[in-house]
Parts: sequence; structure tokens; C-alpha cells
Amino acid sequence: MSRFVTLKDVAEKAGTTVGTVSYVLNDKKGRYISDELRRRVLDAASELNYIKCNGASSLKGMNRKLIGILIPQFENQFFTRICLAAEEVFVKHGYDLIICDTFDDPERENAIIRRLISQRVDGIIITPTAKGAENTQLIRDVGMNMVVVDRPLEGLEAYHWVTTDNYGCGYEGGAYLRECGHRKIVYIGWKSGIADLDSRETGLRNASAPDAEIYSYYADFSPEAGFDITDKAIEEHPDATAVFFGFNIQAKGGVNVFRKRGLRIGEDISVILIGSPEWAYTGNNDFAHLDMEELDLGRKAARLLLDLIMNGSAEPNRVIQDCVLIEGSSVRKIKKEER
Amino acid sequence: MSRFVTLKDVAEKAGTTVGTVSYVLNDKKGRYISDELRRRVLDAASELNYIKCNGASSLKGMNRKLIGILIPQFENQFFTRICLAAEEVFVKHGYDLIICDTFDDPERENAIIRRLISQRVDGIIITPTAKGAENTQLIRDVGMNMVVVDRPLEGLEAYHWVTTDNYGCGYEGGAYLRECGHRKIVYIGWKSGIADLDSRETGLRNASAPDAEIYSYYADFSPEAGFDITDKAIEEHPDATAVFFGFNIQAKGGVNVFRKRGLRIGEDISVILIGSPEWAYTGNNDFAHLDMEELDLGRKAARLLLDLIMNGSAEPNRVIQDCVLIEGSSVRKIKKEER
DNA sequence: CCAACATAGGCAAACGTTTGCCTATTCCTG
DNA sequence: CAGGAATAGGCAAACGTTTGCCTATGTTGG
Repeated sequence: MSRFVTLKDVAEKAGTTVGTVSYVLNDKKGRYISDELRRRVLDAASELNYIKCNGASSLKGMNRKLIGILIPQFENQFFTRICLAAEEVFVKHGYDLIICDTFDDPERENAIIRRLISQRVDGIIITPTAKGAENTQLIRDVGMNMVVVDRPLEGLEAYHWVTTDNYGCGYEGGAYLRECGHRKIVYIGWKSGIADLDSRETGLRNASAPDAEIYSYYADFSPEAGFDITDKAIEEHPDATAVFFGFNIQAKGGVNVFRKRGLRIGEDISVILIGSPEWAYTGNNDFAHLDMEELDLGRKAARLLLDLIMNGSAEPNRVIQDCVLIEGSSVRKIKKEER
Repeated sequence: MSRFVTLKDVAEKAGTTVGTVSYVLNDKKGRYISDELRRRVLDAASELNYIKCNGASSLKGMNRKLIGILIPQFENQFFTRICLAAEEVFVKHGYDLIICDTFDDPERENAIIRRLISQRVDGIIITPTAKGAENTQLIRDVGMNMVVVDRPLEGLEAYHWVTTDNYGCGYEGGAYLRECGHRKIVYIGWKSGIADLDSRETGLRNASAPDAEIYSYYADFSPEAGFDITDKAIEEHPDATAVFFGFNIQAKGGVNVFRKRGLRIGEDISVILIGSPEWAYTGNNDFAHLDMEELDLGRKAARLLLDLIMNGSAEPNRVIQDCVLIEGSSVRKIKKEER
């Protein structure tokens, strides 16, 4: 890697000193520079294609213009959408984004956090793993700005958090199924170890009719696990009229069970899920689902972090966003007389 | 942001000097350090939670341990999968990834490249926009390592490129449709201004029967444009038996046209697409498609870049990967007597 | 007993910026 | 015309690392 053009190179070419070049290029006011010299410097810089070394400026206490973001799954559109929205906001303010996938592995999360601090990022957005409270201790220790998105830091109180109403997701979905007359429901979920996520199931149960039966099954956070557990659930409860997927990643595998078993979705079996993966409403698919508006989540988190960076710290902030029920033909309305 | 712990802090606590601490922490050989002092330094470092400042080391010519990757669409799983695979490889070697979305906008691409150089990343992976050859000039000027993935740098010869056989994708798909007896085919494409991408259509045409008719339509690179153009194409060619989508992003919108028009996919109309978005094979969907194995693409690009970084430059390398036809019920086999 | 080597670690010069502190003109204004 | 303000720009000290160059003790073989 040849060698980068430095302030010194520019200064030499323009016949002045590095200090002056720095003043010119940063367009600092409170410093008198003749138009002529300014021109010479600017010309030299653009002729040499000078690009400042952000690492060196950050040594002097300037912002790195770098943000780190940790998500637990890159293959999950829910999270890539958060990143997408966040990136748009950050780029507009001249910040770059280091996007890291923790694969929901606490150890990996810890390592990534160390590396990001090592990069001296200006702030971190994180969807923590189950060990997030512990792992983010380091971030708080060094006083780095942080915004938590989606999942909480269990056991902690004072931090900035942008999230969806998980209980509400479960409740809204449950109420919809109830309205449509379903009272034998399979719930497919993930034992995340994160109470807030578990409240999706609670919401469903609280919204259901008193005489309804909810058959809960739990599996790993993957499409494959989703497929297997759904297959098992359907096998054991052929009488269930609906399946409620608490997590779109499991649903992605789970919904393929029905095709395999020759069950027509929306007729033989009703299906609803939390989240808005694109497969849910593309082609032949028209799944009822609970939209968490993750683009908004990402935007809000990014704006909050920028605010922290620019205005110093603020009161710990909690933003909870409502979800939106999107109806779909995957849920059958059971007629009164059938019940 | 309080103040980070520096080598100096560690040195003071351990009762030695920064130089020595640096030697200990980097575990340099060729330097004699007593076990006792080593322990003191290590203890001090871990007690103070010392994390090295990568920016400062990079000033001294060390690697930043930072890679930049530019993709044109974050919402396109084809690209996020490339990132996912690349990240796995890089992280294993201690590198962080700055992922940037150009939104297929050449100006944005240019700005991002400047910012990445400003961050002094150790290398860049890029899927260029139509103006990529121009915009990457800067990268080549400063001698930064670069691997191009998917699309080429039009007009340039000597660069490292990992890609799919685009012509082959078109050809394989066309041959499949021909086998199944289709000879009136709508092609939905994107006038990218990139010859290599346009060769998808050429492949389709070359694979089709001599008496086949291909009705080509072009639109912007978005689901919405895909929907509109597909609607128009079907309107104008109700006799077509199959639709070939050259780009999954357009297909995502386009496939919704059939539902709207009451056409049963795989019966009234056959559909095939290039790419493997998850919606294509989830739930009720079972679309024939051409898998470009983007995970492999990402892995190969990452490994090539790492190689360049570690072993200095190499001969410009070109890796072209075959695509794989995945059959699906979305394509009807037209019986002999119907033809 | 002394040269030669091994062991142990301090010192300071970079790396590329930013910025406070100077100095030296020129220009008013009373 | 003296002196303060405005204009213009050089100089050098940081920022946190890395590393080459020293010095100062042992330790050993001849």
C-alpha cells in the first residue's frame, strides 16, 4: 500500500506549513488566511488527491466518525432493516457504520465489543444477546455512548432503549385469532432467556378466550429448528386450528411444514407470525403478521445515538413502539355455526 | 466519553514505561522481559481494562484491521448474504467490516470510497455501480487492496474479480423453459448499463428455440418497478406462457401481479427467476430459480482480499462461479400434444 | 580475570493531525 | 504619529502507539 498523501506533502507543494494546511482544509474560522494561499492549498490538496487520515485526527480528540452496530443475525431481515435505516441517518451526518453479526453468541458479542472499542467508535447500537448486560459493562465503563435496540439489557435500568411492544405483538395477534374464532392454537417460540421476548407468548395467552387452549413449543432460533418443532406440534395436535409463530426466523422454516403435509394455509390451518419478512407477503403468500416497523426502530435508534454524541449524555430514554396487525388470507374466519 | 486507558496508565500502574508495556502486550519476541514484570504489566492492563487504540497503532504502519465493503442494495438478500459470508471469514482473522450501501448511486459510491480511504481501511470489497471504473480509480491510485464482486469494472482489465456466470444464468434458465415447451416468454430486466448483467438476456435468447418469441421489458431496479412492468407485459402479451425475471428484486414485486390478476403460478403462467431470495421457496411458494450461491461468492472474495493484504499484491485474478438451476413447481411442463 | 554473550528494560523518535501561542505586517483612529 | 486592532501565517506540543538504540547487569568459557 504505497503511502498516503499527508498534510506535509500538501504543505510542501503549496509552499506553506502543515498547520496552515490543516486550518484551510478544516475551514476553521477565527484564523486569517489570504485568499491566495487558500487557493494554493486547496489546489495542492486536490491535485495530490489528499484524503485525511481519520485515525490521526481522532488521536487529537476529534470524532472518529464511526459507529458500531451489533445485531444477532444478519440473515434476519428484521435486523438488516434496522441497519439499513440507521445507515441512512448516519451517512447523512458523515458517519460510517461498522456492522457486526454476533450470531447470538455472547462470547462473540464480547469480542466484537472489545474490537469496536479498540476502533474507538463514537457510539454503539446493539441488540444484545442474553449476556448483554454483562458484555456491555465495558461500553459503559469507558463512557461510550450506546443505544440498545429491540431486546433489553436484562437487570439494568438506566440505558437508552428503542424497542417494540413485544407483549402487545402477542396480544394483538391473539385478539385477532380470537375474533376469528380460533381456540386451539399452537404457539411456536424461542426460549431466549430474555423476559421481554417471552412476553409475546404471555400476550397471546392473555388475549385468548378463557376456554382456549394454547399448545406451546420451543426451539432454537433458526428456520430448521422452526421446521422440526412445527412438524412435531402439528403431529401432536392435529386438532389445532391455528399456529402462532412468535419469531419470523422460526416461521420461515415452520411454514414449509404445511406444504409438506398437504395442509392448505388459510383453509386447513391458519397461520400468523410476528415480524414482516418479505416472504410473508410475496407471490402466493399472504400471511397475517404483526409488523414491528423496524425501519422506524432503526431510524429512532440512530437519531437518539447521534443526539447523545453531539449533545453529550441525556436522561436515559425509553422508546416503545407499537406494532401493527396486517391481516392476511392465512387466517381463516371460523363461522359461528362451525364453532 | 471519559478518557480511555492508555499505555501510559498501564505503565504507571505496573511501574515501568510505555515501551515495555507495548512489548509485553504485543508479545513481541526478541525482547527479554522478566516473568515478574510481565505479570505486573498483564495484571495492570487487565485491571485497568486496557484496550489498545487501533487508530494510534495504524499510524505506525500497523494494519487497521478494518475492511470496507460496498454493496448497492442492503435490502437485497443477494448482497447481504455476500456480506454475511465475508464477515465470517474476516472476523475469524480479527478484521472488522464496514458495510456501506451505495443505493446504486455513483455519487454516493464516490463519497463512500473517500470516507473508507479516510478510515484507512486495509482493503475494500465492492460491487460497483455503473460508474464504478471511474470511482474506484482513487482506490487504485492510493494502492489500496480491492476485490470486485458480482459486477465488473467496465472497461478495465487488471483487477481482482469474483463473480457469477451471468450469461450462464440466462442460458440455463432459458434451456429449462425450452425443455418444458415454452416458446412465448416475457423477459423482465434492468437496463443497468453494465454489459455483463445484460448478458443474462442474451443467454436466455440463445438458449431458446429458434421459433420462440421473447418479449423483453425493462424497468428500474426495484420491486415496485418490477410490479408495474410485469403488469404491463402480461397485459400486452396474454399469450405468453412464461415469465423470466432477470433480477430477483424486480421479481419480488412482479410475482404479485399474478395473484392480482387471478393467474395461478405454475398453471396459468410459468415463472422463473435469477437469484435465490428466501421468498422464492417459502410457504406456498416454490419458484424455479437460478441459484448464484452468493455465500460462496462472499467467502471467495473475502479470502482473496485477505490474501492480497497478507501477501502483498498478486496477479489480477478472475473467479467465475457457475450458477445452479433449482427446479420448482412454478414452471409447468407443457405436454407434447398441447404444443 | 576478561571478553563475549545473554538477559532486562529505559529512552525517544517517529506516525499524521489539531491547535494554542507566537511574530510580523498593515490599517485605522484619535 | 502612536498604538491598538485586524490580517496573515509559522512553530511546536500534544494525541497513543511501535520500535530501534541504548545501558546495565549477570554469566560463561578460555
